[in-house]
Amino acid sequence: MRNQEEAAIALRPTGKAPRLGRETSDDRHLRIYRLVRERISLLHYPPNTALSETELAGEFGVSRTPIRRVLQRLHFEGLVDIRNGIGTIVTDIDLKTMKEVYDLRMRLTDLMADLSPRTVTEEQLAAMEALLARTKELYGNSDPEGYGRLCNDLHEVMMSMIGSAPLREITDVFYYRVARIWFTFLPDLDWNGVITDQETEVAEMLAAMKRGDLRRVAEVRRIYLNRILSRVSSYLTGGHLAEPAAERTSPTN
Amino acid sequence: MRNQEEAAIALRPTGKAPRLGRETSDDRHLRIYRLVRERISLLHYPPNTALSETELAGEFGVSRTPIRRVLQRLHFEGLVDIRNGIGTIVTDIDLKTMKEVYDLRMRLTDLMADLSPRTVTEEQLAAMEALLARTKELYGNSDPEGYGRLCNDLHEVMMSMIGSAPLREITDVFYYRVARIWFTFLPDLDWNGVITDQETEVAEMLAAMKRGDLRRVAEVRRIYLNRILSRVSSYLTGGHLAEPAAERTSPTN
DNA sequence: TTTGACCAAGCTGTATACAGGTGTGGCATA
DNA sequence: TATGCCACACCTGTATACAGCTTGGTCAAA
Repeated sequence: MRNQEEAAIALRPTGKAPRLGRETSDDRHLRIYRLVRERISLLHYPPNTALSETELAGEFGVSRTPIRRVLQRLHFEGLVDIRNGIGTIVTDIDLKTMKEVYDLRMRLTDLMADLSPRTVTEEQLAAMEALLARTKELYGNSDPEGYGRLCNDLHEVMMSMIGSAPLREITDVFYYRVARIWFTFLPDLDWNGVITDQETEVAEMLAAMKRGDLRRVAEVRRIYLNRILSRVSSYLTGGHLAEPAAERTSPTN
Repeated sequence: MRNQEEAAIALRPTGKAPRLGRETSDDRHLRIYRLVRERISLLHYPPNTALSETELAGEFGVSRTPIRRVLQRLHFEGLVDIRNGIGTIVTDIDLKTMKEVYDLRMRLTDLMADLSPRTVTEEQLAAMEALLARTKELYGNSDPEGYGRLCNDLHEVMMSMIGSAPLREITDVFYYRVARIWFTFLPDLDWNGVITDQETEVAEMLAAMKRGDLRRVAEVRRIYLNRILSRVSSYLTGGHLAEPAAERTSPTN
């Protein structure tokens, strides 16, 4: 739950550094962790999928030990549920939990502009422009994965504008905990409508960023989160089957 | 990072449940995790202390494997820093980070009353009365550990009033990340003054709880957090040595 | 005396064998 | 055919041997 590896790498003792090009244990952990998390978020591993430690170990050419470290971290962050004798199962989120997380995410978004805000950089503007272009390319054929990657990358840009490290941490955790659930509903919704919304949101955020108006950026983001929550809620309560049941046996407290 | 074990235990398949009285793997993990976390928070393991996996394994009568799971969780939550070849070191927090965490905690406190608030129960009132009584007993001799336990228990009561599970999660994590740093300063401050503050805060919270005014409870808590931050800041910038340096090599993102 | 290399002890990281839990499918039986 | 039992395959949990890293002390050489 931290976001400071870059710094840690930067100030690594220069004297007897790990052999150049050598991948640290932590680097490898981070690489595998991010990859598995991305697969979960992009629904390559949809909810209720059983992951096998042995299988992942084979794929990455390591033993079960480092894989277990990754899976336990994903468990702490609420993305998988580890059950003895059964397997490591990608969690599903019920509507109540999703509502709670989105409500909190909206509040956290408001804090973005308050807690040690950052000035918008040229890189961020360029990244946002690129995202806007990618959004426009999504009109037409349904492409849930492309949309998912877009959302993940937008999330990265948002994170880069958060000055407070602790706020950045939880913003990241809660994004990945529920974003994939939203993606689950994509096939049932009007594709071009979703993309239209997305383009509007990105465009308005970009405009606000150009003015350096972080408060407006946060506001747009909050409205966008709220719309997603409304869509999912009305879809589920609108006569469709019951929401996916989800309970997790879990660590913590 | 979840708070749902109780529920998980409650709905355990009744048919072939684990033998009565048998401690589950997760139960044991939770027990050791909480104990080590408490030791860190109460400064039994002060910042920069090196913990040994082997030693802890011996103490709890298990192998290194379950201990590593606990330590890695504490690492994800920012309480220890694991360094290859050196040991697992209790983190220290620099002033900037402490400020960031306290700022965020104050904001999160405000959300307590907004996000699915709970009604105050008799048990919570009774627990709070007990805390008030314990506070009054602290006048006189300096007793940092007693004060620490009091704060931890107060934190538990606050958590029990938070309806939103995700908000409860992060409230817990951030409390333990920085509370112990505050405790570090206790010996340098006016003891009875600290206790007086504490008694006032608890008494005002209790009064607000009796009125069912959660918003006021949150407000009092926020003021209390702010006072702590001010005290620490002024102490550090008021001519005392440099703040404890802290950098963490870390997992995440 | 100072400095340098080197060795030993202790730590975490990894791989792996084994133990224990869980569900499934086949087989014997009513 | 229907049913209940049981062996088996596969999973995670644990213990442990070993590898790699870091530090501190020791000893020889300048």
